[in-house]
Amino acid sequence: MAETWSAWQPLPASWTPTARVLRETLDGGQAFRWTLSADGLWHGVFGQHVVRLRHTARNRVEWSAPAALAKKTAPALLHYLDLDRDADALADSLPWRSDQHLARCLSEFPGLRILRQPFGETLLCFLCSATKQIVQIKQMVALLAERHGAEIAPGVFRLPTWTELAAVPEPELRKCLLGFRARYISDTAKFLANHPGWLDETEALPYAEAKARLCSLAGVGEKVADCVLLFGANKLEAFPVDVWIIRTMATRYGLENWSPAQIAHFGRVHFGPLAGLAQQFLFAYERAQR
DNA sequence: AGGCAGGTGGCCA
DNA sequence: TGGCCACCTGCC
Repeated sequence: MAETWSAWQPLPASWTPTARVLRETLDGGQAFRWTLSADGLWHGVFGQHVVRLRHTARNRVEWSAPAALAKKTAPALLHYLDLDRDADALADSLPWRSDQHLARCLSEFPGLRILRQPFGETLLCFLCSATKQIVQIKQMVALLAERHGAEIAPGVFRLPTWTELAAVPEPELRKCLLGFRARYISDTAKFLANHPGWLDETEALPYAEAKARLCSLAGVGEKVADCVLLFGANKLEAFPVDVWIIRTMATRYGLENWSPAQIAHFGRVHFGPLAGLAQQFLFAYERAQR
């Protein structure tokens, strides 16, 4: 039997991303569970939610969800996309007036947002990310959902919880194309199973303390911790330093041969308390140059 | 076809 | 601190 979807409903008119900015927000490396179908619709899963998004005239965005779930989806989606917040004002507070390159990045991707993903699944996704490209990370995460998560709509699977993952033998995890990352996930799952509440407490901590705790997990170093905090806990001061940012800082800011730690320090000082937001614009721009 | 890929951790000076 | 290397394996 065909699945029933809710009627299309508009997202707030305050967000009018171009198709390109919409793609960069959903599928630019923050999240790994959005796919663009042949008919131009974005299909996404986060937490227990299943959503379709469509880009319409005048850069409006509309959403639809399986009818049975749609009532809960509305507030969850607004939160996920952080649409209660004036992202333009946030971006405007970045030091673009004194940074020509940042100004260009902002103007290239107006409306680009930092998502508010569920903390635990952000951790899971970025544990998969080491030396992998977005397509491959998406593949691993999809397999984890299909094989170890749960079906929440016909043919749509949510990611496994950490409790569920703790029950999966590492060899089974490896079958999800995880490679050496399987051990990271397995060890982290066992630790979290033995420390109930640890993840929630970590999410609630201030940035520096939360980061220190995350870095104590297997497979979580500075970069992964910063991604988890930026995309999964809305800590906008987190400034993940990956190869793209190292490249950007070298070519656009003249920081040739700086270490990741030095770049992270420069980023915090130069971009300020919203350094992570700046990072996302720089990242999008650099990737677009390819 | 074979090297490379959004890192981390361990080991050595 | 700073540098080097193993760790897995599917994809461009």
